[in-house]
Amino acid sequence: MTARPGGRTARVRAQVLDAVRAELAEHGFDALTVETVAARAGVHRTTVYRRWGDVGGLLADVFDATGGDDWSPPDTGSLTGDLTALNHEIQDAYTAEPSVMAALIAASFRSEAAESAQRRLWDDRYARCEAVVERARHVLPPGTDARRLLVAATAPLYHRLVLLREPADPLLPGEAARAAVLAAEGGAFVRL
Amino acid sequence: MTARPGGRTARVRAQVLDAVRAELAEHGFDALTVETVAARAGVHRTTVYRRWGDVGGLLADVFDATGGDDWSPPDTGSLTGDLTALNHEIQDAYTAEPSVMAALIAASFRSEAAESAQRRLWDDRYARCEAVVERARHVLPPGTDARRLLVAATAPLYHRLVLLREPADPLLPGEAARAAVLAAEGGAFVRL
DNA sequence: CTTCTAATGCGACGGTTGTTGCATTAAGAT
DNA sequence: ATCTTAATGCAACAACCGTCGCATTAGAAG
Repeated sequence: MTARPGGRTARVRAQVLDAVRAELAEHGFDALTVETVAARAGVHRTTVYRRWGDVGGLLADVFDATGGDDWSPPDTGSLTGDLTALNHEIQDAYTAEPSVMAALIAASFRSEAAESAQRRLWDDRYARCEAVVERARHVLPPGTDARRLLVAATAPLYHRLVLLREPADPLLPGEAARAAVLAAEGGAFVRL
Repeated sequence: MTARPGGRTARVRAQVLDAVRAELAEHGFDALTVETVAARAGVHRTTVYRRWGDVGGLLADVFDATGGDDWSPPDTGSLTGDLTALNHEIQDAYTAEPSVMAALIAASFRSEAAESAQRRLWDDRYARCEAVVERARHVLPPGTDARRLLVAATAPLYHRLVLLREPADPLLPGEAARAAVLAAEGGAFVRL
């Protein structure tokens, strides 16, 4: 059997995911319902419910389809530079219109599918970013925990954008990066 | 007019807010609906819709009713100690069962009322916490931005608990606090 | 070209959500 | 005690959400 690309299944999926992106762009996450997505995709509600379950499932699939499998962390030549660039990427992804990322996070509080997709994403990203820390090991105290450093560098961005919902601050990416590096150099993330 | 405490209005409010807390404790946030709260409170649905609007409004009111007006940040004698203690408070509030705080955050993605309540709460808390930084000014570079330091110290906790949804880590409060203080001492939060 | 199977379309249904108009009640005011 | 007003109760309603059984169709296999 094995559905082939170009078959009806693949076509329907493309139509539906396009509809999700379009609805998100025009009316935002709050107005995103299975009903409207199905209508826009020219597909029956039931099909969407059967294949994606709920809005969170749709967003998760949009995210998967966007791939990102080829993503790699920035390489600017310095640890602080890399983390700053990474933070700018995060800020851009969140303040983009429409932001699939922001929608996915909002959905993750209602949908099991969205929550696990979000988890997978973050695990993947942090794992890849560990390379940034590895490149800079010679500058850091031995035993420095890469994940802790990465979280310290990026958490202030998420805190501002996702939780406080304040507008993007052009200085914050660099400041948070420098702060994390200073702390790391001081041995704050050494695991015993 | 001015409703008096003990009047019907106040009594209904108390019943409803108690019902919210009880439902939250027994069935969690996902199962929290206007319907079940009203039923438990022995009150008609319509009353709840008219006075609180939605679940987010209920949680916001629970939060307001809990007061917290008398809250003040910890004072342990050292900046790192204060921030560590603050982080432990945050972690406890989030991992408590039931956690009104966690529910309020989840609701803030669906409800206008919950979002603004959450904003007010955080503004208030960070404003009060600035005193912690003021007490330690003599240890910090001149021009250090209190709010930035506080965010750097606490953001890793929120990141782990709220976004990554990983279990509480007993070492994180202290580690995040030390990292933020190290960065501050290095001048990372000096505003030009 | 025919056959077989999984995906989709379709309509109907039960349950939930939130709203509205109107009657009723509680509680303060006179 | 009576009056007045705002809060609440009540029932009906429309809209929406998600599910189900069954018919239909696309597309791969022979």
